[in-house]
Amino acid sequence: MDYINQSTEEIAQVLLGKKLIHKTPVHTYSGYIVETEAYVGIEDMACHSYAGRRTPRLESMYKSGGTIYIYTMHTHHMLNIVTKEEGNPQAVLIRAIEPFEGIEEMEKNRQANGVNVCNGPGKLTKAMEITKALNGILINEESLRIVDGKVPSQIIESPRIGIPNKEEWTLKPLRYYVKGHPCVSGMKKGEMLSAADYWHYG
DNA sequence: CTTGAGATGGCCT
DNA sequence: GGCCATCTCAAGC
Repeated sequence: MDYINQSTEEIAQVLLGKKLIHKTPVHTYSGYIVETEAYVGIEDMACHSYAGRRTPRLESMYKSGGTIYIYTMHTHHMLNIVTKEEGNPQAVLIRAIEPFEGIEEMEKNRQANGVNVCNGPGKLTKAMEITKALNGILINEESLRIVDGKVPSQIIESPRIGIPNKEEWTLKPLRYYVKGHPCVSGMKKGEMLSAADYWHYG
């Protein structure tokens, strides 16, 4: 997986269907990525690094593509993968996964069942016990990995979630998700498809 | 099932 | 002191 020589928008789409794995000393958690958002750097008014802003919290974003960037928001941890070369602060936010391994433990961590376990950025990090301890290290180097998984039948683009008052950036279609997948945040019942229809080859 | 308001805490100015 | 890349729950349809 190349996190440098593709645009952040391309990487956000390629990540859909990939398998996210987190191993703790006690448990192994994994799931397939079903929803992402691209944050494209210093021109992007919704991006933390907009206008070249650089603070200790953002330092990971300025590292090389493939670095893990985690920050907290209202007590929730947000998982991002940095893209592009060092010094070019762009990233992809992982917003939702389809749980695969460690499902019982995830349900216990979240005190929820079914699609409600991982259908939001703060939910999946809590379910998988992902914390800021991973901030700044490279993906696939330690306990957090991303490997090949499934292939979406169809990818839908939409505006990003929770980005008001950012002029044209509010409506830019930089959010991507697997069409009809029930684990996508805010998915309505009427838009859901069956597994054979949202993953290629079932 | 869908919608909206309120609760959160860390980070920046 | 203000600003959020959110979540949950209660009320309405």
